[in-house]
Amino acid sequence: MPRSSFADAARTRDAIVQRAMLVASTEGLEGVTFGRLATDLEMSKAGVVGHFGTKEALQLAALERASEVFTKEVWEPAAAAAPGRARLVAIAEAWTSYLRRRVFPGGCFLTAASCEFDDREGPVRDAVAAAWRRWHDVLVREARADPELAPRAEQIAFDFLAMAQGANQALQLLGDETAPRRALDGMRRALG
Amino acid sequence: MPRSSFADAARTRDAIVQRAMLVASTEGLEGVTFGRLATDLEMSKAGVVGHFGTKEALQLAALERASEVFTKEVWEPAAAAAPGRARLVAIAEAWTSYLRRRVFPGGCFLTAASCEFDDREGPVRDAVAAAWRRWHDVLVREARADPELAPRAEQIAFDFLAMAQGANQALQLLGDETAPRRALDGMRRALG
DNA sequence: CACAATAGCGACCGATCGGTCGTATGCCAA
DNA sequence: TTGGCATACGACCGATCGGTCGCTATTGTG
Repeated sequence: MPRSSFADAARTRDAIVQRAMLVASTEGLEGVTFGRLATDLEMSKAGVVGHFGTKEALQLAALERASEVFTKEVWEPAAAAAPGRARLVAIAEAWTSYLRRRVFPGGCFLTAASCEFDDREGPVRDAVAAAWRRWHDVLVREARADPELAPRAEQIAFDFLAMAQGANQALQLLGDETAPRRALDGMRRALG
Repeated sequence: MPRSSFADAARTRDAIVQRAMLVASTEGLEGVTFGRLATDLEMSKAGVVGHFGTKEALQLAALERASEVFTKEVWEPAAAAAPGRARLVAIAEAWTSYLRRRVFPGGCFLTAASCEFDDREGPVRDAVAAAWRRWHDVLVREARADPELAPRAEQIAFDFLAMAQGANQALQLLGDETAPRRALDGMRRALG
């Protein structure tokens, strides 16, 4: 180990994943290449490869990291609210705030990954679908926890997901800064 | 010209654009390569390149073709309806039908292109943004044509775009066949 | 019938891709 | 102190990328 000390291996891996996540957010998961990351992090390509073995493993690691960021930014702030309507309102606020603040430079990582992999096959696609499915199920569960919302739980979950995607696109592609506000309004309207 | 007759040049070009559009729908616009198209169409790579010169020109041609398909599938069926609310309802029906029928094998071409290029620069990104902007403006114009909807025109356009994207993702990534129905309901609800 | 214009071809270019290999270096345990 | 293990390295592999070049074969026109 020429440069870093032994215990820093995990830190190196961490830096690679972090960088891969940022690159993927703007260039797509397929745009994450060993050579690119090696250049960015000023290390050899083989050194990067060594930590993951395959590009797919690296993509999965970046995806998992992005999921953690999303959870921290959107779920955790809302978890303090009471289950049901209150929590859904909190989620709507945290979610649109997360979009407005552009936590990922290239827009919502999971939305981009979804578009990129939605018509392929393999572990990455499965992981992306699983992440969305989990989040969808959280929304449905919260709606079902509220007797008034329960009958419309599926539609509410759909509306929330749609509004977030609409806001993401309006922001990223058209630079429409009013989009998070409209999405928040739309989510509130979905709750009735 | 060894294989085709002189007047068939336009036909050859047409076939390339058609194929590029289909490939881009599932693999993304960046996944359209000269070599791939040459293999698919059983011609030489140089023969494909000759019609466009650069990959970017080919991407723009595929994008333009996809816009024509979208217009034909969503706008034209609705154009017969009276301006305002009636036409927006017709658009909602044609649009969700277009999604349900999976006109593009990889889901809505323009949605995929938007995700792929929303944080880049250059003519392709500009063309994608322009296509979305045009469609957005059509929706706003129709809403404004109806005195009852006019005050909410911008929000209605946002909701329509969001619902379509939500349905596209639910269909493509999660295989949720109920999504077009939910999107149609959501669009109708947006009209109040 | 000659001739310019054009469509398509095969060969080739440098760059980059994902990934492998052997090797040098540094840490820790025996 | 020595030996094993893990980290990172440089060099290299075949494949593919976007794109160029010179050539042939065919066409419509003079």
